[in-house]
Amino acid sequence: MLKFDILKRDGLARVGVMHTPHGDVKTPAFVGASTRATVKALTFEQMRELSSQAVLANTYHLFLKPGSALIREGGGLAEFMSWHGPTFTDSGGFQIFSLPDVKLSEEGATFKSHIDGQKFLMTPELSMQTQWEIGADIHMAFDQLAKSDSRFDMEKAMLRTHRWLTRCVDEHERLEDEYLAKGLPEQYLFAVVQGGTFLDLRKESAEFEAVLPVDGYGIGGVFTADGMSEMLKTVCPILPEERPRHLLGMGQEPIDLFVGAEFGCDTFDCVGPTRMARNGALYTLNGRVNIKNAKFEHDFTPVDDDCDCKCCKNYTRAYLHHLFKVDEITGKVLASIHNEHFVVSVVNKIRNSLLDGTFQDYKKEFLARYYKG
RNA sequence: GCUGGAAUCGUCUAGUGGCAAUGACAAGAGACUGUAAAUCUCUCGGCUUCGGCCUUCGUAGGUUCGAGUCCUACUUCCAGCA
Repeated sequence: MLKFDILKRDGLARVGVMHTPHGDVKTPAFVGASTRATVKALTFEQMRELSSQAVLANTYHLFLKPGSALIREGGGLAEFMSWHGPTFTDSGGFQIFSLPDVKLSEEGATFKSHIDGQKFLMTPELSMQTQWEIGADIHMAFDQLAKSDSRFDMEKAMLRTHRWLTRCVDEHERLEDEYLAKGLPEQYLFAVVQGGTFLDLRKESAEFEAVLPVDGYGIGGVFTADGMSEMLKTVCPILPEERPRHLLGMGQEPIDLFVGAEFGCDTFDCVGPTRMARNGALYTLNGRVNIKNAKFEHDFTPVDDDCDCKCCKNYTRAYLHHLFKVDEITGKVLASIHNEHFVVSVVNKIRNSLLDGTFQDYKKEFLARYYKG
């Protein structure tokens, strides 16, 4: 069982520490997206430098390339990519269900590789086997995404996700015995709560999953902060308190992090910060800025005066503007350092504010300034 | 000097007489949330009551209902010959 110590509570919010074989994660924490075993444009030295504590890779991508066997051969995910810290893997469900030709059956999902068109059948069992072989500390259960936002599709997907979850749990326990017998470290399973925007479905999903022997929960199918607090207020009180909760895919908008943490989420992952960085959109305390805009050509100030990342400490907006205009990769690197540092820091500050009881003040001040436009 | 060839939007470029004119780049702006994303979208002569109107293809004329496209002259550039 994953050890998770809760140090402080404030309503649904908690401050805690997750203990994984690759180290501790102080929560709430922002987990970097390392989909293909890299946080795009960044080295793991840079990730450590900006105080990232954990990263999340994707089973779908790593299953196709380089294959889980190779990662096992390389010592497991954290060692293979020389991160050596705590890691998560997403199950691949989200990716597979966003491919064009997916055929769904009770057995699993048949899909075609986006790389070479090769056909595969991904099942809950195969996802578990692949994730164990990849060797991240925390795995997500293989879930089905709804075809649409309709209640009908949402309920169907949720019920299938629950049936698959019991298979994930069985396979996970079988693999756990097998791996631990070989003297390999523990790996943990998170169930994924579904139900979309329907609170009664969310409740049903949380109740079903709460009694299962899983180590934590991913909260899936959330796409905007709208309605998120109501959803979390429904879900989180049902989930066992001592198990961590990961808000899947949220964190591009800073408000997501505040709402998520306030209503009981412990970790977050999101591709937004690094993707936006590569496309020239940078976070500042005064809101988002597009560094490619002409107005930055002669701006010799840092991206954000109040930021202490390597980018802001050493480079100017005018320089980044230039790098983006001539499409130099260093621009994307510096922007990624900044954005990733920004969201990691916001969550770290949320943690500190919860510890010293100033969360509401911090939230109010931050959001007023960031979203003042 | 002679003989050919060429001049189109910031740049390069398409353009059978019906054309405000092709494509690329550049430029300007926007989007991006469990990453098929260093990607994608929009604008890119001016004005507009969104129906159009006006000004454009080196310059000046001409032919024609109509010319970036044909003719004449000039200007500039390129190539070859002197």
